[in-house]
Amino acid sequence: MPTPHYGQPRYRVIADALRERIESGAIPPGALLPTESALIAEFRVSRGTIRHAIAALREQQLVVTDHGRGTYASSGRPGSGIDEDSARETRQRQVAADTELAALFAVEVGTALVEQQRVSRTNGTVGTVIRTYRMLRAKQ
Amino acid sequence: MPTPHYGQPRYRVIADALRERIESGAIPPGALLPTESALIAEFRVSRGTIRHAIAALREQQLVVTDHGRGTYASSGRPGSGIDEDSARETRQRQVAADTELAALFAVEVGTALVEQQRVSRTNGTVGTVIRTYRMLRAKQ
DNA sequence: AGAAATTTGTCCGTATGTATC
DNA sequence: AGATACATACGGACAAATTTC
Repeated sequence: MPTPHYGQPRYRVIADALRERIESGAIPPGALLPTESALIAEFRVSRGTIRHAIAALREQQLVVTDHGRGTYASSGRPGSGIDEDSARETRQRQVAADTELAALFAVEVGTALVEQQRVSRTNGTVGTVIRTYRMLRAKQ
Repeated sequence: MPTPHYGQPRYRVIADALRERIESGAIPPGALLPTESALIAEFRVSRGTIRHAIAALREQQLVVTDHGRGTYASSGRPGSGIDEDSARETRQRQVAADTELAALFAVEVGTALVEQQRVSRTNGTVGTVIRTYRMLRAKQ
């Protein structure tokens, strides 16, 4: 099979499926995810794609992987039981330029800019929020 | 060639080398990193290893990658004051938390946060504006 | 204690798709 | 349209940590 990644790439589809199992409780916190081999068989993709999907979950700190052991669903927090719906780690949206951004980019106030927001947590608590602003890509 | 990854894996060695260039100012904020092809030639490793290294930097939010364009250095960090022109573009101030920031940091709306703003220019024109928010007391 | 099996980690090479220049 | 550059996906091979026998 060639590699036409129409729509969503497969690793992301797989990552979403696994995230769904974790968030629905099908794979409770602390439990092992299926092994890479099992996921390869289930989704019929190569190992690299499975590892890519798991890496994406790891980036979102939804799982933890131990060499030689396996990948565990992240253990929420012992005792707390309920976890707020955690904000997305990264998000992208369009915002209107405030006066300062407008001055920097040399555009009118209110011009649409792309804002990318990244949240980094340390031990579950938010450490920093980074917002990056760019111009919309205009053809050059 | 087998794959003896004695000591540090190569992708991490490469990631460290690139991080060093960024933090030293050799690759200033906003500048493009060498292309994957160039890095392949320089370090004499496969493309996958280069991409692994860059993915590690991306995880640390030290770089940002644009499809078809390249990978940009995102933000150096203080300590190596080589970029004087970009230093003037850096500003720090206190701001009141908006509703979203307040939710992320789990504080009251209006709580004072530290906002650090960095402006990256490419050929004189503003490329990106990065605003980083932190709690006041938190050390990082 | 030791060997084998299991499981994740690293690395390579190739091919093709998609976005940008 | 062509060249360049990053993205996705496959397959194979060997290394390292853990568990099992």
